[in-house]
Amino acid sequence: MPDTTRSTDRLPGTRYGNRPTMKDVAARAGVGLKTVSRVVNGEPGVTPDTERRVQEAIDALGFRRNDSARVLRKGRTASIGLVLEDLADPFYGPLSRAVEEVARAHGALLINGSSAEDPEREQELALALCARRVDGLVVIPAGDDHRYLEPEIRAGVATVFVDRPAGRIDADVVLSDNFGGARDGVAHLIAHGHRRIGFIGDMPRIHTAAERLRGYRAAMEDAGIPVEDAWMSLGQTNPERVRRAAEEMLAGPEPVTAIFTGNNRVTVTVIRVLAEHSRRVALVGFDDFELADLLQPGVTVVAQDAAALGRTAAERLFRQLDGGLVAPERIELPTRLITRGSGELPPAD
Amino acid sequence: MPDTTRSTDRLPGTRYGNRPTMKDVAARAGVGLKTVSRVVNGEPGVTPDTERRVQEAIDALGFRRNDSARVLRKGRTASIGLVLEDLADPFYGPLSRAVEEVARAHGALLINGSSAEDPEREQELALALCARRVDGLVVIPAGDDHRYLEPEIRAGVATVFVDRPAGRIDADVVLSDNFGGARDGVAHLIAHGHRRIGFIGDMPRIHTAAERLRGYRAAMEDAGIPVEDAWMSLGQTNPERVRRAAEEMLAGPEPVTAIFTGNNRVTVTVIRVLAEHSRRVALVGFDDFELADLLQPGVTVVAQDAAALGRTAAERLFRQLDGGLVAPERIELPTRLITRGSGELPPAD
DNA sequence: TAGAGCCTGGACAACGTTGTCAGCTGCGCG
DNA sequence: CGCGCAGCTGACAACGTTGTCCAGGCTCTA
Repeated sequence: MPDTTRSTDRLPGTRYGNRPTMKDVAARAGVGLKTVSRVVNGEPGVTPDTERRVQEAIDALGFRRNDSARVLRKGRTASIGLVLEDLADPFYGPLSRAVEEVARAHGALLINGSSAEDPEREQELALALCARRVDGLVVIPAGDDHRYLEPEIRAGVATVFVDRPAGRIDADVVLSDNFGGARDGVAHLIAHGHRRIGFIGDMPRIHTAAERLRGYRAAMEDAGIPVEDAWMSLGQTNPERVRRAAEEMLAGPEPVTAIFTGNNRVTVTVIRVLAEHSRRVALVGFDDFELADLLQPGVTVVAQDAAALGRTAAERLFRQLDGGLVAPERIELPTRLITRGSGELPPAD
Repeated sequence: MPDTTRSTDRLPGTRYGNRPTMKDVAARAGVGLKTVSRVVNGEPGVTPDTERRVQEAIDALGFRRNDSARVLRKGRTASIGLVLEDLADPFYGPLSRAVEEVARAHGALLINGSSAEDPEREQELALALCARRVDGLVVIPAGDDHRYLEPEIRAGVATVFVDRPAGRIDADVVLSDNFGGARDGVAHLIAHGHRRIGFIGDMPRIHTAAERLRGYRAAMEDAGIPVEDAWMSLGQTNPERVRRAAEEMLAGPEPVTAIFTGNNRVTVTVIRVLAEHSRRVALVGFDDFELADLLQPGVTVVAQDAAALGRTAAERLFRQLDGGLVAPERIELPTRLITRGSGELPPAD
């Protein structure tokens, strides 16, 4: 079999494609195995001269400690797992980054995976991470039954859920105030004179979607406005569906004069639909997004702080690992209404 | 010391906080260690009855295989590392996701980290990943000297660079056609009658920035337009600096009539500046971004395909791992000019 | 100068898994 | 009835590291 690896000088004491071990380093430096370990880990009790010899051998061989073996021995991996829905979604980028920063501050690496909103894949991923013995797990749930994590939690895997609560187990969870945020957003529209307000959101089996819907209903009820079925669209949020839903609400003899959208994907689609209409329709969206201020009009949104969600969750996770926590807790972060124009348009009937 | 772990029934044969091992499972099922291993790995040669007993013990104990030990034994981790600049940057989300999908298709997990454009942090991260014995590494370089990876590559870590070439080592690299894309974008502006065209880009020590600048110069030269220094801004791309640069280009007796921006962060800032000006200035930006079509006017861009970059790199990486590759290669992916209005505005002198 | 104590270094086991190999059982066939 | 074979099963070593513990040599003091 031809050797396809890039050829350089073959290293003494090591077979090709195999890495040098501490044993090799020890042999080359003429010291014992444990002495190498001490140097590599910066432990005390090695004379400068010995240390230098060991260091030279390390450099010469290109030795790098094998963390797998280390983990096996020490029990902790200094890595945490993040299971999220889709890394490509602009909402999760900052969240993931925030988790990473906290992990880094604790000397840990981040392993992450996308569940693609598929409960089975979520489970598969989470358990794969557990098999790798991550110290902790941050999960953005796709499914609604997380009992599969019970043995892991019992075995000491710190676990925090983010964005949506865990299903059927008692665990830490960090959420946005979806209900309050939606209620405020809809109340904002009502305050600007709207009564026929549409709501386009995700399937109510998703916790955040259900909460935002509840906020919409609460605001309407507070204002004494009976909600008509035709004003609500709850389901898949692919562009075609959302587009149809928006167009239906805007058609007919009594069209809605404002729309509240349940997440940023929906918001963007609705903006596209509204851009095609001549009549001015007010809009408030849940989730902020880049360039919302540059559109005409600027888009009023209920913003949640993705980075804060991630940071809070990760910090809580490391507090679990430090042994400082007892009972699982539910932490709710406030949302912020950002007015930019689209939510302040008056009703145009 | 109080036990702060959530309390459930203590498992027989395992200490609290310690996980059951195959040995524990074997003891409980009344079989040998190796038999458990066989069941866990789906190896043949186990009677259905034995398998059932083992499976029951596994479920009862909540056993999960320790992949660290497995890796130690087998040599491969089935995980790859991704070092990028910033996970929160919308350009890297899709790229990362694409790498993840390919990894998933090969049964591997993705570990990633952000270098924050800091060469030292890039190295620290990459080497930490190597210590964990990732099978391969996808690197978006922050630094320009990657000789520190030589021992790793020699030891068999598959390595692919993305978006920017590796520094001082010979390795696979997947790039966008930054030069060609920029040249086409600027030529597009020239074709619409512009001659005084500004260029705002990143520091030329960044490869992509240098290439795009080269594209700008080439297009200008092709058209026989001498470039004036006042038309170019090459440096940090924080909003304040970019804003100042744009405003300087637009002031004076002979202002630029069009601007070519070197990346999407710059583009967005320039859009904000232009929105404050009454005079219509043409704009073409490198990198596409969401909602570019909804602005007034729509923003003409040179789009690169982040997902394709990630996918191509990851596939190349796994081909290395499968042993099918010999010489490092440089792969360049085409860019695409997307016209939306801003790049087709005529000069307004 | 001898003894005590400290400092350095190394031998060895253990972490949890998998590969090797040998033993055991039961069955079929001569 | 005995032998061979196949199919299961388990004992054992090894992967590369770290923790424990002990040995040997040095220094310091009485």
